[in-house]
Amino acid sequence: MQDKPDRLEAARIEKLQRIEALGIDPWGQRFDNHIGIGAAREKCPEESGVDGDTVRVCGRIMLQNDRGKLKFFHIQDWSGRIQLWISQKDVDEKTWALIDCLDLGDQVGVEGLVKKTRTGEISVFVKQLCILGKSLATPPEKFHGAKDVEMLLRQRYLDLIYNEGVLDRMLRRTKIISSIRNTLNSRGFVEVETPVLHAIAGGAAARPFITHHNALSIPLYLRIALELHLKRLMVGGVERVYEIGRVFRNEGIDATHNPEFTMTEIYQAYGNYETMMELTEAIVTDACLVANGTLQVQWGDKAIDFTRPWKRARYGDLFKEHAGCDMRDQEAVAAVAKKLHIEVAGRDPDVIINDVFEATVEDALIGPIFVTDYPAKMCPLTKRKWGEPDIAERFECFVWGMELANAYTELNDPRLQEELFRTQLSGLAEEDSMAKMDHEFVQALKVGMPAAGGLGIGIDRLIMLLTNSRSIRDIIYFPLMKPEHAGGATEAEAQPAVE
RNA sequence: GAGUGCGUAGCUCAGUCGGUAGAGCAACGGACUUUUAAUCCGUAGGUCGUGGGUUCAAGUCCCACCGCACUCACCA
Repeated sequence: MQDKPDRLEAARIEKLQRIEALGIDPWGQRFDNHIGIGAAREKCPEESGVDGDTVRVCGRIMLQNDRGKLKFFHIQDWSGRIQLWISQKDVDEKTWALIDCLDLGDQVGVEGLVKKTRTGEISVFVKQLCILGKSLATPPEKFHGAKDVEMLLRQRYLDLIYNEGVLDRMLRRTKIISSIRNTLNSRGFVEVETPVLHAIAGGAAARPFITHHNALSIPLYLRIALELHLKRLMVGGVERVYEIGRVFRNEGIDATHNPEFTMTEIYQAYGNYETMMELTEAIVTDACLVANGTLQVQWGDKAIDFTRPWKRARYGDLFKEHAGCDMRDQEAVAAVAKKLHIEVAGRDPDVIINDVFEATVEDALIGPIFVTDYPAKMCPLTKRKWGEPDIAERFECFVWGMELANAYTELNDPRLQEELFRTQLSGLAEEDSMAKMDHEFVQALKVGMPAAGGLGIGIDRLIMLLTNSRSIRDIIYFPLMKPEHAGGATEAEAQPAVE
């Protein structure tokens, strides 16, 4: 059902009909042999009034300035903006009539000489013009633009059109992701796709989204991690494997969390977590150079230097430095925890250590820094250090308190894996635990997975760091928004009765 | 989930102590062949987020709800 057109839309529909009456398709036809506006600008002679090349360009009308028999338009494509100079004496009668029907926001294609006006503005002196798409919606105010955050997120296309830098930032996102692929592909990794719908949402500690398969009549979960399927592929002999894909976590939304986000997980047979440190440095520095051309970048009012090698520090040493006690000294840790108002009673010592670490250490990590060798009980998918069963061969990489990467020497002992899946730490809710029994995964490990290193990188956070974006919403085209009006799937549809 | 703030024309925003809803841009009609957010003359355009309440009178005060933002909580 269409809404009743408002008065502004009605005016545009009236022009649309006038264009049709001229025998012209207001929605446009193909427009061949055009060049980008950025490229057209480069063809303009330095000196005003000197003819340059004939160019064909197309784009959206952003500004118009009607001087009667002379009209100026500014059009924009994704490479830039250029002024059109349209004199009645330069175009035929039908074109002039068409030009009278143009509105801000319409798409046009033009051909003409590129040269500077008397005032030095690079312009296309139009000889031919055609319409390539009518716009029925009134654009935002020409000077102040569109500012309403809610409108810009719900109608991201307006943000992309009218706010400078938004499209450029999103295109840098694409470049960063292709850089990651290039780095991995050049090292012999293969990209795969694994299921999004999981019978058991494992591989991370997060609450899943629940859905339902009608024909099978079973509940399914949207994946919260890529880990367990990629490791099955390691068992199958896919020695260097990665996936870049969407994962879903049913948690709160804020400047660094969107319910669906992109991550990559990478596994390398016969490597370990130190192999993954080198790989992390390579992926991030390659991407940083592609996005910024330098390894020194701004992060708000702070600076980040990604020059290799990055610092490394053991978890236990950082704990001692910032929390002020040895993490193996349970009484001392409990005392520090109490001071920080962290619950102690009935909770596993490693859970308390983890809370104290997050409260005292993480925000102090400027980075980039690899924090290594975690308390083992928090890491049910990680290999223990040989001869040190309380320490897991894991690192997390931090930059300005933000977790950028997480990697393990992968646990490939099926019997230990099965035991760890069974072990729920006291003080940790089941949904907050990584330990979820997955017999099929344990069966895969029994077949034999090679010793291996595995690495996970939150792509959105990496892009935030590399594009100096303080909000995850700035680098996701369509972040989740609550529907403005009731609609979409009903609760009954979303969670059908399961017998 | 809690607290604070915001929601007025298509857009950007005013709206005083509760007293007839305003401006600029955009639109429509007119003038204009070197404008740069052109300028000038004229016209039209409103469910003040939604629903209640108080009041002679509500954009304004009160209550509930919806959406957004920020802070906090949650977020291996």
